[in-house]
Amino acid sequence: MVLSEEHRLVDALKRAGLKLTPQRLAIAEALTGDETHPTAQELYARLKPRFSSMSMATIYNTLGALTKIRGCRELEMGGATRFDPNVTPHDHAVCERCGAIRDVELESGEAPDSEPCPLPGFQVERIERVYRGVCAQCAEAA
Amino acid sequence: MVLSEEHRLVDALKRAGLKLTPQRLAIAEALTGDETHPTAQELYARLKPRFSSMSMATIYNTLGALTKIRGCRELEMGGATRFDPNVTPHDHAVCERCGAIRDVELESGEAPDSEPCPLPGFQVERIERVYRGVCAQCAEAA
DNA sequence: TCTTCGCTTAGAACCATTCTTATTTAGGAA
DNA sequence: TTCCTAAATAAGAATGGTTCTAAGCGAAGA
Ligand SMILES: [Mn+2]
Ligand SMILES: [Mn+2]
Ligand SMILES: [Zn+2]
Ligand SMILES: [Zn+2]
Repeated sequence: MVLSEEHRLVDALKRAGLKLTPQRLAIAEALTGDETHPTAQELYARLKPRFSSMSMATIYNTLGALTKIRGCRELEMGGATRFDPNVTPHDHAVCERCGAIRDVELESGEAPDSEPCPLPGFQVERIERVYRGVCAQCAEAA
Repeated sequence: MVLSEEHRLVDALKRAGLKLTPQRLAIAEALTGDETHPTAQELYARLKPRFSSMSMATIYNTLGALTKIRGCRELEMGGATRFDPNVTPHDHAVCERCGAIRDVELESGEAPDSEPCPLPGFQVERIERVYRGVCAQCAEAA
């Protein structure tokens, strides 16, 4: 399970017929298991030491490719796109104080596409929920 | 009710001690009752004919002021900030095809801040729900 | 090994938003 | 009504995130 998780993104790239370049492998590795929902810039900063010539375009291209093949998903939060390696249906809790974004698992038994008809004729494909508030650490600090 | 709605934003500006400039009144008027969740650019384009010298800065300043005094709310969608004159708690349905954003009223009886504890220690202040799917018009066209 | 098309890079371009500064003006005071 | 001044506007520069472009590079199949 841990091993298969480590290779999930690599396998996805391979299955899609995309080349396994060192940059892509490093980006996939950096994103795998990362629960902080990093931005492109953050991943770039993390990888720059190892790939001093890496370009932002490569970061965006790879993340875009991974998104297209469902290896990750994109979140629009705080004026920037954030990348999430967790592609199972789940929600997010955002701290208004420190900006941290944490995963929130669905209530067990809650179908990912339950929720009653929002608008007549609107076909719901999925629901994104964002809990806004104060995280445990920030609440304690105050 | 219609009249009071027409003046809601103007009253809010007045109560906050902000000056009632022609630009602000026009922006408030343009936003009032607008259910399309327009961007700053869209409002600018709509007002440019009447105020040929209006600056984007004025649009952003006014919308920022209105947001601060709870005259409207901001939504982050599709890579741009959208402005919503409806400040009552409600959700949104976004069409993946045409990008239209429609209001979705809360289920009657659904407290705006119900929903069980998402994370231990996280204090939920509000929940934002986005229904993603295909709107009635786009579904029919296909 | 060779070849080729996909990939990476650097930097320009683009777009939304914010900032800066000079000028104008709303609205209270006289 | 006129005057005064803090607040607001306009123009454009600056910023920050993201995408595009063009030239060289290299992964991987033959
Ligand atoms: Mn997540
Ligand atoms: Mn709305
Ligand atoms: Zn926090
Ligand atoms: Zn549609």
